[in-house]
Amino acid sequence: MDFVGHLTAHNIKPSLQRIKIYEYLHENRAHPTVETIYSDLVDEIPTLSKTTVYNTLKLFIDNGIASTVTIEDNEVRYDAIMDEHAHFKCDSCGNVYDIEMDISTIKFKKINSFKVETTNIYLKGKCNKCLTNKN
Amino acid sequence: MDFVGHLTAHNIKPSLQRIKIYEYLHENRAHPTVETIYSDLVDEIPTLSKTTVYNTLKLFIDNGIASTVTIEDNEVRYDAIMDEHAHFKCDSCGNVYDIEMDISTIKFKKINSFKVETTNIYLKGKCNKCLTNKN
DNA sequence: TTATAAATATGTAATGATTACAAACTTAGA
DNA sequence: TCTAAGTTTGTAATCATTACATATTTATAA
Repeated sequence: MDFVGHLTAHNIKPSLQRIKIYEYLHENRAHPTVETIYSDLVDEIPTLSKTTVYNTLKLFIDNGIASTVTIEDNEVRYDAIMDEHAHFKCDSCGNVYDIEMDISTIKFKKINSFKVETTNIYLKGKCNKCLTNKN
Repeated sequence: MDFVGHLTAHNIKPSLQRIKIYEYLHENRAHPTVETIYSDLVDEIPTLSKTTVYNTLKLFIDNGIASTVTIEDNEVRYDAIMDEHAHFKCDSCGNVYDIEMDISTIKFKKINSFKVETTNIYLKGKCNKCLTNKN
């Protein structure tokens, strides 16, 4: 995938930090937090600042190439996959999985008077790995 | 509704603070934040502490008579309605509305390997009032 | 009723994520 | 090469939440 082209196409000047952060989001689909992104990338970019991570993610969100995933109150996660999908968090191991789904299949009873622009679906429970391991 | 009985039935000793906070949650269905709950109730209970509000809400959640609503990253809201329902936040006026729905109608493509315990649905967009006012 | 222990509530201080802001650095164009 | 604009950085400020110690209330039994 052409990360630089994708940034440019969304009016984002492709600086080293921006390319690396976007690339990281794409290759680490575990929906990382700012802390994770920062600590993993600081090895590669020693001058990296946490403020830059915050600024860059905000820029991505404003320009529509990333979004936040807030399953729990206390942790904000980030996602570069912009296709419609749900998220599942295992409350045993803490991993967050993508769940493919067709949001148009959801039927609401009285949604007429609202103009829905975004739909977020968060599921919680136990993932297969934890169900099998029974730890 | 018998608030005291409901608290007792869920192993919560009905102190004044607990009764008032639970009552408040039931009567203010705009999904208030800790800040709102505290500042509205402190008139009635002048000695009320914000810590008590936090502690009490945590107790309610642990005992299954309330839940958190986290539509945005930066604000945690609380809800005493435990029936299955979705939430809609108007990004114009900021109000949060309950949306009745039957969660069992949702069809996921590959949910087999997960054991889903909780489903949260958050919608964002414009509410009817804001669409009409065109402010 | 009174003494005692357990449960609740309170206030202050600590924590930790996020944001504000100013300075340093980099890039692109004249 | 100079300048201006854009980008990155580090520090300090903010703000919600939690930890914790103290005070208060409640329940129980002598």
